[in-house]
Amino acid sequence: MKAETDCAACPLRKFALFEALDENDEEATRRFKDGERRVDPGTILMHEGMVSEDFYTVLSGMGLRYKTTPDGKRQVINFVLPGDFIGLQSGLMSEMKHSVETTTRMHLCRFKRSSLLPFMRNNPGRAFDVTWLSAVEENLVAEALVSIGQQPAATRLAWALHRLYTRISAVGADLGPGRIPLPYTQQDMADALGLSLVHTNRILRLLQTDGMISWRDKVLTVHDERALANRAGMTADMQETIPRRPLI
Amino acid sequence: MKAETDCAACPLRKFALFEALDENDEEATRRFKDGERRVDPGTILMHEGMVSEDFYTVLSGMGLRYKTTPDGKRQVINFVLPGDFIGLQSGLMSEMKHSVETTTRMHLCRFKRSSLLPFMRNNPGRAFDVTWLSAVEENLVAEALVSIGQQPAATRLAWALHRLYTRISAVGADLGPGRIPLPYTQQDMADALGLSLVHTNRILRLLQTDGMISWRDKVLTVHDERALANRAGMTADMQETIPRRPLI
DNA sequence: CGCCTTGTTGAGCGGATTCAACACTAGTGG
DNA sequence: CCACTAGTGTTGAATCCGCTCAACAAGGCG
Repeated sequence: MKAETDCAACPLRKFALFEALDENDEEATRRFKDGERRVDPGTILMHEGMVSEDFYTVLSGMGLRYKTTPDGKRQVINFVLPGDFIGLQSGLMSEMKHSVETTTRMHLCRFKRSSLLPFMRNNPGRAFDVTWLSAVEENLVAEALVSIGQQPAATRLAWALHRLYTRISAVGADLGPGRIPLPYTQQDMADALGLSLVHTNRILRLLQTDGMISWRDKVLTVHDERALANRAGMTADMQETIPRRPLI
Repeated sequence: MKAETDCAACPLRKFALFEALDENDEEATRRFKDGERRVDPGTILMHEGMVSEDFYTVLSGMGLRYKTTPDGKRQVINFVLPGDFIGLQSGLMSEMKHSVETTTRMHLCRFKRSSLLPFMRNNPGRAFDVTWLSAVEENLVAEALVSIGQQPAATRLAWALHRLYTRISAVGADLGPGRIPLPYTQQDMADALGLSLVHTNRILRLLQTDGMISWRDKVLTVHDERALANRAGMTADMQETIPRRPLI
């Protein structure tokens, strides 16, 4: 029933964000692919401490990557967007060190854990790309660390929204000028920023009354990107386009 | 004058922390190696925004990996210890996204940026290991994010000290029961934990008067590891030994 | 219709910050 | 040789940002 997507016609490949792929690598990736999977919102794709037999590339949909503490708190590590490679840890280390949960319906490209090593062994270029992705991801987490560690609440929130705006825009899910889907709750944002829900709400309200943004019904509208970037403590040279990265 | 270290006699290899290496991989790594380098404390090995022609594995010595914000603040991303692979970003992405600075004299194993791709291409097993290291590093940063985002100051500090204690112990630099070198300043710790210097000092003092630790003259003594782990909000199952990881 | 999730707002508290001053050490140059 | 400076560690006082507690509105769903 559900048609499998051919890699050659991969809906993500068309975005300028992703590096081009030569025929050999594309063919190898096609063989690496084990199938597809479609899941509902709220599905836990990976669970902290568990071993996952599969890992995925997100074709469409969004989610969250998070860790939990013994006392029940949750820290969102990053937002999961189309093109993201998730579950790499279970292929490398013994178990997942974080959980991954969807917040929308999600369409995934599935790979087998056991075939990662052969895949990387037989396709050095792709192995290089996997490492690259891993390094990109590490940098994203490090940037979040800087934001949370050094900035006050308003700056953090503006920064997070601005980054989501550019990241989501880059994978084409724009709904018109300055409008992007943002299928998260204020609690999700709070857990990502290390803030309480109440305070997140207040700051959010503040940014809205300032006219920079509005966020209703899971749609974020950025009315003044420059102002938002300023509020986020970004200098002009930081507002470049996101560098290209590989897609597995 | 300065004798080069043979990979076969690599001073790090003996630690249980690191995975064993077969002869082929060891030989390949030896050819990958471009030389060694010794630097003084306070040397900036990599600079945020710059392209580094080399990258390194730390043979001995310690340092810091950090990012700076436009308003002059600094966030320490991680502490650099022996066995760490530093500068991978410059080999993968266009430029370094963080700086690396030494806090002691450091002895480094040097690799050329241009030979990373061939190295990974010709040695799939080692390519896999590089990715593994990158994933381990990402997880360390993510754990710091959880700590900073969700825990109060005392818990953060206890957690950071406990982790440094186990990490540093694992690379053999112990100075007796519960004693390890900790060549950082309180300002370094503050920047790592997202706390002010003053508050870091107070909490530190608190942990010392509680008798858990003492930290003087760049030497940390952990008097009661269990108590420290408790203070860090760790449950019993989290206090396992650090999993093995590869060494490049 | 009642329940649950999500968003919103007020009030008061407290943890962490900033500002400030001072002790100690090592290094430097007159 | 010693005054001088810079870096590091220590402590007090006052302020404030963000938290907790609390209550309520609105929508979705069984």
